[in-house]
Amino acid sequence: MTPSPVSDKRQHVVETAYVLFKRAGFHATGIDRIIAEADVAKMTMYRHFPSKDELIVEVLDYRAMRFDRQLDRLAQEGIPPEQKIGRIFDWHALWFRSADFHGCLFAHALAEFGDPGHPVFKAVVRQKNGLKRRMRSILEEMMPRGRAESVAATLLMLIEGATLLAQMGPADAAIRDARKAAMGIVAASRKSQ
Amino acid sequence: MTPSPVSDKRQHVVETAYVLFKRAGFHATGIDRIIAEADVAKMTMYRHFPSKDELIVEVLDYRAMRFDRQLDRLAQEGIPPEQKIGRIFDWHALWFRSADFHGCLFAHALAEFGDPGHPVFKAVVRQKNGLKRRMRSILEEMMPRGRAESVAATLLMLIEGATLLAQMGPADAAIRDARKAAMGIVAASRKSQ
DNA sequence: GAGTGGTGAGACAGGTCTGTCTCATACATA
DNA sequence: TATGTATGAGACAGACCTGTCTCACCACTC
Repeated sequence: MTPSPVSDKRQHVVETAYVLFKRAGFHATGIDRIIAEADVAKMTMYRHFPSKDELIVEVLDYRAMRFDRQLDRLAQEGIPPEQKIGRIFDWHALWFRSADFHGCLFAHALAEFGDPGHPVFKAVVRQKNGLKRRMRSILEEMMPRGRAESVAATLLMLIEGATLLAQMGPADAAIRDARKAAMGIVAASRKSQ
Repeated sequence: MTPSPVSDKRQHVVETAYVLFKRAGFHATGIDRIIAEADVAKMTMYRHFPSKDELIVEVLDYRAMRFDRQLDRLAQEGIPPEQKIGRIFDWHALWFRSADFHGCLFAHALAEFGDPGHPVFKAVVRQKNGLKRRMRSILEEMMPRGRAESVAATLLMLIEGATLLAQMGPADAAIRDARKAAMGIVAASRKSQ
């Protein structure tokens, strides 16, 4: 019986690394800590990931993919666009309340890898642009493309700002204010179209 | 002749560390790099700062103080509150366009020091709360206190989000959208009062 | 000339980091 | 039994980290 090709251990390392990176940051989390927590040999890790940086990119892409799938399902639901946007804010409210919420891993990655040429930086840009693009698609159901682009960027800012504030203080107030502002902007943009 | 008490060297270390932390992050910037760039002896640095963490706090507090002074001057100007808020966004637009803009140092510090009990975390919370409080004061000139608190939080989110987006992509579009949204929210809150 | 006090230069300790390497083990298949 | 593959365990190299310590230097004073 094959213990499932290879991907078992590989995926386990990715998920363990995710938890550790989220809690302590990227530079502060050593390879030794990751393999100890994942309970794999160091060589097992390095056989799957040529370097720590590539592991970080893998972790980010993995999380981005999970969120993307949620957004894909949302896009196909038969509800009005306002409600779809509201749903995204609801998800964030839930996330902020979760047991070990430590802010946005992508924002943290940007803080530690500020070089635009670095693969980690590029992975962050991919994720944020992806979220913005999906929000824009939703908004295009109710306003022209140019307007939708601008509103999507504003909503993304509110989300990012709320995530940062939620990490520092009362998360409930943060997401409530952000949601209210977002809904106001969306409503105003629909009317003025 | 005393070469000016001691504080000359001390301040020089703080400013050098600021530039390096901003570019490469906190964990990735070593003490050796700081003293080499500042051209001081290692003992000179450790005589002024008992540890790297305390140097980081000092750097953050120094930047917070500079921004606070700007806000103090703004508060005393005889212009309408909307214009004061607009001025804060103008400052950010300038900042985003500056030569070595690398995002918000405080947000980056939060990413690397996520423990709420850590002195660096506390320094970040101080700065962000300070900015929010000052914006609330401005807004209280034109709306009730409770409303002002909520609007100030929303403006802070827009600013933080715009700063993050500006680090990733076109900074001009980011601050323009944020400013437009902020002014809309302020205007709506004044009317509905 | 002898002493004093502040400073720089850099060795050093003890730890941690990433990444490589060897060897043993377990298991499936031929 | 023989072989191939994925893994585990851990030593190891070489670099880097923070923080301490010694020593040389230099200006000034007595």
